[in-house]
Amino acid sequence: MGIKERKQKEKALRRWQIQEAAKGLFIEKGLVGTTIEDIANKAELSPATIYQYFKDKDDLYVSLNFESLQYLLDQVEKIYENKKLTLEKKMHRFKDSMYKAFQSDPRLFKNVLQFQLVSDFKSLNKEQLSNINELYQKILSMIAGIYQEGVHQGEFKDMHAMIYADIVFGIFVGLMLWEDAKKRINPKKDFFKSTLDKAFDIIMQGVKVSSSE
Amino acid sequence: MGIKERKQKEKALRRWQIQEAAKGLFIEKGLVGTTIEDIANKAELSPATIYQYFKDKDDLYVSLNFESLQYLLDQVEKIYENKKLTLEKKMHRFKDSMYKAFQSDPRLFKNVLQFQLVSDFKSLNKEQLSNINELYQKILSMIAGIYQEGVHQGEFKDMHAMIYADIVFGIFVGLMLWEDAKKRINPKKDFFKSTLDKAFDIIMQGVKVSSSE
Amino acid sequence: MGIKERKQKEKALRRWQIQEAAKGLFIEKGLVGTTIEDIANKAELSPATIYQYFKDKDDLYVSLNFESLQYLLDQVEKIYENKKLTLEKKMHRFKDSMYKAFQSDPRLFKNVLQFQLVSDFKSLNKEQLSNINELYQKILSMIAGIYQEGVHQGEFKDMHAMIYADIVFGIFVGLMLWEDAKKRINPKKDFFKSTLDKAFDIIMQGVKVSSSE
Amino acid sequence: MGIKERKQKEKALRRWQIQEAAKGLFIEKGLVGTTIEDIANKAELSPATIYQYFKDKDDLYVSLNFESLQYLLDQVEKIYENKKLTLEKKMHRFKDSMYKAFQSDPRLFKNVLQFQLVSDFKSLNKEQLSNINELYQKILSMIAGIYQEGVHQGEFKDMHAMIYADIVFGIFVGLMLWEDAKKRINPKKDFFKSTLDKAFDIIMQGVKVSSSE
DNA sequence: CATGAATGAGGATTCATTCAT
DNA sequence: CATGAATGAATCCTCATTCAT
Repeated sequence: MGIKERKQKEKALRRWQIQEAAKGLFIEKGLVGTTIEDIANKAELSPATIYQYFKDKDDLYVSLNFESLQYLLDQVEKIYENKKLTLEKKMHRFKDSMYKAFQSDPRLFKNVLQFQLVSDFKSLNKEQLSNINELYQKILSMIAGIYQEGVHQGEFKDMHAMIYADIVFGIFVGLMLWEDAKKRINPKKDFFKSTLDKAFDIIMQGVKVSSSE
Repeated sequence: MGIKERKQKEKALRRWQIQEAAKGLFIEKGLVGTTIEDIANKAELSPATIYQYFKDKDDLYVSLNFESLQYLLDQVEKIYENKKLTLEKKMHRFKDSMYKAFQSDPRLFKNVLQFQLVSDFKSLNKEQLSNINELYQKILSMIAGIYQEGVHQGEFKDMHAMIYADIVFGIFVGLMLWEDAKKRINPKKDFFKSTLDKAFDIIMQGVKVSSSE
Repeated sequence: MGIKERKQKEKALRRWQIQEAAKGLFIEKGLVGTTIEDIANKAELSPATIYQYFKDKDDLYVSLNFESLQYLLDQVEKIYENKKLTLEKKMHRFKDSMYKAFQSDPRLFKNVLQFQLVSDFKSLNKEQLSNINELYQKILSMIAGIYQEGVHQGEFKDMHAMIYADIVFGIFVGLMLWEDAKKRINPKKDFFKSTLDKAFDIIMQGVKVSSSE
Repeated sequence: MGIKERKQKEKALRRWQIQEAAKGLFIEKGLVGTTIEDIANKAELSPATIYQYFKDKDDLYVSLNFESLQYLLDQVEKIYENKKLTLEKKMHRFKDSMYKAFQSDPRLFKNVLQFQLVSDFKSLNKEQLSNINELYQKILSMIAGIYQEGVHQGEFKDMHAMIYADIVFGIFVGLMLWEDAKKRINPKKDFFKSTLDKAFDIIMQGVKVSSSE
């Protein structure tokens, strides 16, 4: 079935090609600001073709989110299950993964914050929404899991792990978006990562059981 | 001129009436998702009337941002200049002001993050944009000022105050938006404020010079 | 009745003030391109006030035409009835009157040519239209009358006088508008009058019974 | 590629179909008085379709002017270069071409006179405007050229040829528009052409070097 | 009488989406 | 499968006009 396979691959390729084009445009101009024609132009296809790969614009949009998030989840899972890492190291890695994911698709976190996911869609596919939420839950659970373990081991202060996860997630997302926003105004680059790292240190300090205690 | 005055007031009232209607809709459905007709309906006016008070939709949108931000700035200024408060107390108050501002207009912080400010506008009034950015700068400066003083007094760890300000601002914004996002999915209320407070404690812990040191 | 009189005068003044403002704008931007607000601004009145002097925009527009045309007719009448002038002299004077009328209101001749009179009006007042047409008829009749007389006296070649009137009128109007159009492109001034005079000479040459014959 | 060609032709046809519909309406109701919907209805297309062939209403409008004018220019060029014709014959032919052009599109000459070209457009494409002016210049130059030659050959009286061209052009346009205007009021047809011819004779008489001289 | 304010009635565009080829 | 072409459905915005004060 060489031919069938190739066809399959070509089809997947096209799909990906569209997603890549769309991703950049959505980041730059938002869901509503990006037209199907824009995407088609960038992907060097005709608008009509896009509809062979995605039900409609929303579908395309969500697919991006979903796949980015899936990728992030995969990373976080690896970190979570890595037995060789200390808990603090894991948190470090987690932070870096978030950062990478953000770099590759800032839209991801904007959508996390539901700016568009809930409101801008004509008819958001309930199922897809719940799929996405599930992914978030998993990520949060893993952060919580790491923290919980830290508490057990006396490394981290006692606190409801789920709250900690929320805090960490919210903080990271906020910092990333805020730095991104500043970058747009004043596009000197990458004073960013250090800010995130600094913030991470502060949090770790605030969370770790101090050795003297 | 009692009559003139009353007219003035009525006009201001109408303006405010439109802004109130618009605020809710913008929060709920975003800039592009909200039509002038929606706003007019909610304000119980005709669409044409809105154009007597605001040049166009963008103008109305920005006016909201501007006025909310101005209000926040006023609050922060009062805190900043209050001689009776300890530095930590000031940070506390600042956090609470942010929270209140957020409650009255969550859109404010979404826009802070430039999601729409930059990309969704047809023709963003350069001047207004720079006015808004100026307000942010002022707020950040004041946070930095508080921190700086804390460093001088040996209360806070030494760190570039402006970085601290960024971290604090980004963290708060991120937490608020993230809690807000969760609330939409699962609308149990107000586990929120405690998360923010918790996070604040962690940061303070991470930032204060520990008494033992 | 001094008061009543003054009131009357003031009212006439206001009316004229509006017409003056409107004339300039109509010339510059056309009927549809000129807004009532434009006119009100220029006349330093409020839009609503204009409706106290004119039924609607069309009415104001037509009033201008009518009054300009009336003025032209008065001039032409004087020429026509002046016993002291030779026929050629009369034609000369007629040409000059047309030119003056054009200078004071180019719109007049554009409207003569029905560009807007017929088509752009929402609901052209039949009566007013016929009034205006009557004025044109009178002007044409007088031109024809002059020519007729010239034929009788053996000065002008024999030709249906009404056709001659049409020709003369059309020619003058055409020349004036064409020169005006060129002026807009290349606003060197007033090479115009000489062109009109030249053309007039040519026509006279073509029309006079040559002395040798 | 027979198919490609047919597509091409169909597309050109549609374009032409829109132009035809628009032409009639513009003539009848003017640029501003004609709505895209009017045009669409008459062309039996949807408004949106029109925007696939023309950038906007102005673009459509100008395209008509341009193409009519181009056609007229072609005719005039042929006359100008025809070696077999006497100069007077050439002027005759020129007059007839103008007449034909006018019959097929009276709007053409209204626009010549810049009534709308300058004032009614939202944002007139500078380039297109200058293209159109260039066409006029060419036509005028050719009339001037014919006259000049006539002067050289002693057939026409000495006069600045460019002034003559202006006069002739202005006269023709004026006559045509004036007759057209009268036709609208009193729609007996075609006393027109004879008026134009008569006028032409007068001018020729006024311009030719009389044999007796 | 003058006017500030409100609005109904339109009109130009845009764009996601469908469909025949 | 890819696409050129067509379009329905929106939406912003303008402006003549009215009316209460």
